[in-house]
Amino acid sequence: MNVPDTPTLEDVAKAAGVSTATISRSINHPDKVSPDTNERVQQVINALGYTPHFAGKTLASKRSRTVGAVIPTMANAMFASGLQAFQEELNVQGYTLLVASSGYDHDAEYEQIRKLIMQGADGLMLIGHQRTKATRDFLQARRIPTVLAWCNPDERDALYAGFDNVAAAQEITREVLAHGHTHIAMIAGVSGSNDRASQRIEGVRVETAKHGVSARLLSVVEAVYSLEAGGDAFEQIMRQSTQPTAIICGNDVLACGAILRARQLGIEVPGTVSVTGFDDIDIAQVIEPALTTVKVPQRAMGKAAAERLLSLLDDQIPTLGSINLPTRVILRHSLATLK
Amino acid sequence: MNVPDTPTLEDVAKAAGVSTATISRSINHPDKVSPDTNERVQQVINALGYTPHFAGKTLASKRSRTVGAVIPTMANAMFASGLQAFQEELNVQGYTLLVASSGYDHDAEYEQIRKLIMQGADGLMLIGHQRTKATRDFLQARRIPTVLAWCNPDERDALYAGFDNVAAAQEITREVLAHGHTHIAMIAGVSGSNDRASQRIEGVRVETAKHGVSARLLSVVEAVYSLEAGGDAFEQIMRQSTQPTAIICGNDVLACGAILRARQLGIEVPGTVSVTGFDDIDIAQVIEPALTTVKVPQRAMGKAAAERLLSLLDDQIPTLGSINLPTRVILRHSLATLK
DNA sequence: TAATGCAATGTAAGCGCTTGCATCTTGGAA
DNA sequence: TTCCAAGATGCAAGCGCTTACATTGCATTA
Repeated sequence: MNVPDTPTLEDVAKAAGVSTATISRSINHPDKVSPDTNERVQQVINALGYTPHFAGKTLASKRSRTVGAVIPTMANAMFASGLQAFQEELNVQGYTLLVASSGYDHDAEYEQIRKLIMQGADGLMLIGHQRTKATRDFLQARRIPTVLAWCNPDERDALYAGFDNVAAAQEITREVLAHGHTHIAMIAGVSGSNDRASQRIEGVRVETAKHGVSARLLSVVEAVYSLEAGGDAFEQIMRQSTQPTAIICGNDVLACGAILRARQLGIEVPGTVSVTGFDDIDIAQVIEPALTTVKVPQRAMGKAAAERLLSLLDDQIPTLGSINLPTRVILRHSLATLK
Repeated sequence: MNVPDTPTLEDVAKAAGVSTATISRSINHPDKVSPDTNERVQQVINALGYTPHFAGKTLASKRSRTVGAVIPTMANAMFASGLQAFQEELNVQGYTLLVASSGYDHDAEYEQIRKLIMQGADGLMLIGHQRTKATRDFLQARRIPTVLAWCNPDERDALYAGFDNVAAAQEITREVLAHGHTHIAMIAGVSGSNDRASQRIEGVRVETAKHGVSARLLSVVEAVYSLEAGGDAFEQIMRQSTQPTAIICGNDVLACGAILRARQLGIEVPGTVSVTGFDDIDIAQVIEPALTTVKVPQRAMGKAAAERLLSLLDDQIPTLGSINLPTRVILRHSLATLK
């Protein structure tokens, strides 16, 4: 009773000598309230340290000004700066971001999505386009405004801000081929539950095939995104009877794991075998030799995704369409020219 | 009107032929409802795809089963796995995590905290113990259950799950001294708004001073946590008239930045100058030479923080006290013995 | 001067849920 | 058979806020 309870709208109203409606308006639509009232309300709010109660607000307005994002993992830097940019853009517009992670598990993703929606998220940002039917049905039945990132799905109705994983993988493959490599292997992410991983595999496949009989994709080994797993995959590849002169990796962490293991095994990179990465996170410049990799426009993608989602939320019909951001091969030292 | 609107408790009640109270009880206190009713309710819920409305629930129960975390940055892996562990533990207990980042800005932190609280967070996890008076007052006035991590404040009343940054810095310094280095420099995080950074500086100071006149801490250069800034700091240090034989860095990213720059400058690490890091994130094993650094028990800390916060939330009086987790120096190759 | 319009504010009905209390069953115990 | 306790359920009052609609008080216009 006597505890300095958190003040409510009513407390403010009483203290300011007006109705709660006026306070609410003063906060949300100041132009609908006379200047002096506005000022008085401001003072009382400050004096009382009033903060609007989110649940009440959400319940009454049916809008939470909150958006959710479900990313596969927080554990590496892969999504970090994209997410950061996404959040920054949202903040500018007065939206709040809720982040959850799925661990590359589609069922977990569904759970997280439901949680976010039930938390009142007005919209969602999701990574990739592959998900369970239950998830798709849920999203559709509830008509949840959604933007996809890190991908460029071909579904007509999906709104996305991403890049073409297949094309990007083709591009780096082209680069590898141009360096004279014909015996190629790939260390990919686990393609089963990760469309980016499988598209990158496809890109490598397509491009090597295009090159004609001279080039061969010897093997594709899948591994979870860790240094350890990348190293194991590397070892597995190097134990095969026909060894590649270049290994294309679906991710920088995998590539670094491979290079690290090569070092332990006394195999020279890129002397004996070249290695390329994907993503261009910090680790790519740190590794020795520095990684030739594909730069993913993380920040631009995060920003673009936010802009699109917000336009969807505000205008119902998005004024901004889907966008494919350009990727770029960054040449460093882990890819050698084959003599 | 005809739109398949998201179903409410009332819809479920109607369909199941009972009152909303029963549904609510069936969901939250199944033991208070007869088994057959429970089952019928379950079926209806599944059939309708009902999800409880979070705002309504929060408003009515005054508990959101949500906790917030404000971390300085998402941009590097420093907090990632600790946060992940924190979230996992929360999920087990049916809590949801909301994450926000402050960019190492105390005012931004205050804003984010307010947002989280207004979002209905029942409790908070915060990094470090240094914050503005406004923040402290807010937290105290609202009596917000809070657990601190990555630090071990000496305030009597603060609940924390962290480690002793000073002691950890002393330990790595001792290691450096034991390797025969007497001319030492430090590249630290920006200490102004980051208590972990300043405590690590203090640890290095204290330990070198302890060593007597033979050892000297030549300089401490502060830098934001990026490869670039670490490199710049390195250059600045190496330009000074008296050069150190070892540089202790307050963070792995800084250390890697230094090593990278050394490479560009043709300075040998650890031949000419040794470099140590702090945190032991992925990048530390990837860099060549692999980084001698301080392992921070991220996952254990995240889990411990969650346990403590939850006990605080459930029992009012925490059954679990603050805890100091042990850190450990990991010897790799970036620290050489001085002949 | 009376009618009119508009700006400022108040009134009160919910938003979807929880929960204290009241009501109704039902299976013993007396 | 009667009575009571305990279990199962319903009723209805909010939780803190927004907003459609009603009201009030002026300034404006003919």
